Amino acid sequence: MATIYEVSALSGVSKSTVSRVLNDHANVSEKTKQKVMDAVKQLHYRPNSTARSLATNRSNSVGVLVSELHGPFYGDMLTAIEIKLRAAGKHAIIAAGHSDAASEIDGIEFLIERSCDALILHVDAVSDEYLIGLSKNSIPFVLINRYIEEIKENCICLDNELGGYLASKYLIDQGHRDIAYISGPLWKKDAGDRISGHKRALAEANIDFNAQLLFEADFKVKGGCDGMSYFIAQKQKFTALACANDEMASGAMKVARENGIKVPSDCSIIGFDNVFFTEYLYPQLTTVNFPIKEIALMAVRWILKNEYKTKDFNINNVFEPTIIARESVQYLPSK
Amino acid sequence: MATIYEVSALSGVSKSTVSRVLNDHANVSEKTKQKVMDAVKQLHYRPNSTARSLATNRSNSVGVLVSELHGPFYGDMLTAIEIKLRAAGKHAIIAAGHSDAASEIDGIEFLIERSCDALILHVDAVSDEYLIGLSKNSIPFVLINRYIEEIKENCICLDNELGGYLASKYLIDQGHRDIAYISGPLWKKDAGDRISGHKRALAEANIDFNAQLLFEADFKVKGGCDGMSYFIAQKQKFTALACANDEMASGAMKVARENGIKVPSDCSIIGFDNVFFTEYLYPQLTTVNFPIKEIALMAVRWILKNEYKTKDFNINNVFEPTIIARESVQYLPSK
DNA sequence: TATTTTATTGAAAGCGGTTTCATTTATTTG
DNA sequence: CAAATAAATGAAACCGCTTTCAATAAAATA
Repeated sequence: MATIYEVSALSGVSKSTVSRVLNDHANVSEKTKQKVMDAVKQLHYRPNSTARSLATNRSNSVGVLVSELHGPFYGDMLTAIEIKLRAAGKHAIIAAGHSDAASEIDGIEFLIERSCDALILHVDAVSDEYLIGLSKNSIPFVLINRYIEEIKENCICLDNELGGYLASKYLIDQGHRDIAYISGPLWKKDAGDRISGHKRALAEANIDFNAQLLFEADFKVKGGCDGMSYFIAQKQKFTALACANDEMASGAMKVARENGIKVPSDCSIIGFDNVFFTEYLYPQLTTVNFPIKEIALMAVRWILKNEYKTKDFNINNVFEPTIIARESVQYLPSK
Repeated sequence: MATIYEVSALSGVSKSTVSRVLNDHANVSEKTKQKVMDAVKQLHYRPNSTARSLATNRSNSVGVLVSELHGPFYGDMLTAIEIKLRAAGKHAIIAAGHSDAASEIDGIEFLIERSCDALILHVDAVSDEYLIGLSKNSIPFVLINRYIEEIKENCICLDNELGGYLASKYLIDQGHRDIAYISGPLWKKDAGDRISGHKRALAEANIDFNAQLLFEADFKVKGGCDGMSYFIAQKQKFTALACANDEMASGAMKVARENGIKVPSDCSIIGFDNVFFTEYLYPQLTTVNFPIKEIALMAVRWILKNEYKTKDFNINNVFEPTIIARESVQYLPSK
C-alpha cells in the first residue's frame, strides 16, 4: 500500500500539501491539486485510516450495542443504522449485550476501548445510574428505547406507555372486558411502561385489573407459550389477550391452537412491535407498530449532529406508536 | 485519558518498559512489572487502540459484509460471529451489500479502507473473478455460503445441492410425484445449486421435470406468495411444493390458505434454512436445516487461524444439510 | 516601484504506541 | 575474582497522517 510519502515524492510536493489536497483545504492551487490527484491515482493511494485517526483523534466509527443481534427487531434496527452511517462515511462496530448488566457494561467498555467516537446503545440491564455516570464521561451516546429523565436529551424512544394503552384500548373498543396480559420481564423499563398503559386503559373503562390475568414472561416465543398455558390451566375466563411483544403473541397463538382455542373467534390476540413476520402468522397478527427504523435513523442523526457536527438536524426524541389492525382481533358483541 | 507517557512517568520506568509489561513480554522483572501495573491502575490507563494499530499494523478488527442485516438468517449469523470474535478480543465492523454487485464491491472497499485485518463475506452479486482477484490481494477473507473452485480454501459453505436433493427426496419418499418448486433468483449460486439437487432427486425417481411447476422468485416472502399464486392460476396439478427458502415457504403457505388450499392435506410444503420462525408458523414448517451458526463460527475460526495465528484449528469447509420434519408435509398414499 | 496583504507551500512537531539496538546490571562460569 | 553470558532497561526511530508555524511567492495597494 502506498503511503503519503510516495504520493509526495511522485507529485513533487510536500506531504503537508498532499494532506491538504486530500482533505479539501482551501488555498491549494489548482495546478498542485492536479499533480497530487494524478499521483494518487497512479499509485492507487488510499489514506491509512488508522494513521489518520491517530492524528485527528477521530476514529469515524460508532459503536452499536444491542441486546441481541438476531431477532426480527434488531435486524431492522441495524440495517437502518448501517445504511445511514455508511452514507456519512462512518462505520459501525457492533457488539451484543445479551440483556445482562455485566455483559452490557463489558460491551460498552469494549467499544470505548476500540476508540469509537460515539455510541448507540440499546441496553436494558444496565442501571440508570451507570448511564448517567457514562454521560459525564467524554464519549457521547444515544439511548434507544429507554427514557431516563436526567439525560433525556440522549434518549430516543417510543412512548411505550401509550403503546400499551392503545393496544388494550383497542381490545376494549372491540367489546372485550376480560383481557389477559402477557408482559415482558417487569424489571425492564419498556415492559413496565407497556403494562402501565394497559392498566390505564382498563381503569379508563372501569375494568378492575385482575392479577390472575397477568403473566410475566421473557419477551420470547417461549414466554408466550408459557403464558397461554398458564391462563388455560388457571381456567380464568378471558376473551382477549394482549402481549407485550409479537414473539410472545406468536407463542401464545401456537399454544391456543394446540388447545383448540380459535383465534380470534374464541380469543382475540394483539401483539406489540409489528415485526416483519407478524404478517405471515395465521391469523395475521394485529399489533402495535414500533417504528424501529425511524427511531434508529433518528439515533444516527443524533450522532451526526452531536458528534460529527454534520448538519443541524431536528431531533425528535419520542415517537408515537399506532395500531396495526389485522386479523387476530375480533369484535365481541356485548351480550 | 491517560497515555503511556504518564504511566511511564508515574511508575518511573521508560515507556518501552511499560509497553513490554502491557504486552506480556519476557524479561521484565517482577518488581518493575508491579510498579507499572500499579501506575496503570491508579491512572485508569487503557492503551489507545488506534496508536497501537498504527504501530503494529494490525487493527484487530474484521470486516463482515452480508447481503442484508435483517432477516432471520443473518441475525443468527452475526450473533455467532460477534460472540466468537469478541471472545478473541477482536471486533466486527459490519456492512451490508444488498445483493447488488456495485454495492457489494463498495462495501468490500469500504471495509478494506477501514483497515480491517480480514474479511468475512457473504456476498452473492459480485463475480467469481472479482473474488479470485481479491484473493491475490493481501487481505485474507472467508466466503460464507459460496463455493469457488479456484479459492476453495477460502470457502465455508453448505452443500446446497445436497440440501435441494434431500428436500425433494423427502417429498418423494412421502409419496409425492407432482412437485412444484419455487426457487431463488437463478443467478445466485445457492439458488442454482438447490434446484440442481431438486432435479437430481426427480431424475432418480424417474419423474420428468415439468418447467410449468417451476417459479423463479426472490428468496423473500413476496416471492413465495407470487409463486403460489402463479401455480394456482396455472391450474397445474401438484401435491407438494418445495421452496428454496423458508421465507418463500411462509409466503406460499399464506396464499395457499387464502385460496382454501389446506396445508398439508391438500398440499405439502417444505422450506429451506430452518430459520427460527418456521416453528411458529401454522402448520409448523418442515424444512432443511442450514447450520448457519456453525458455519459462521467456522468462518471466525478460519480468520483466527489464518490471520491471527491463534491456534491451529481444524477447518471444515463444507457442511451437510439435514431434514427437519415438522407438520407441513404429509404422507400421500399411492392410489 | 516600494510596501502591504494574501495566497501557497514546506519543515517539523505531534498523535500514542511498538520495536530495534545499545547499554547497564545481574548471573554464571572458568 | 575476572571474564563471559544472560537478563533488564532505556533511547530513539518508526508507523502514516494532520496541523501549526514560518517562509516564500504572488497579488494588491499606496
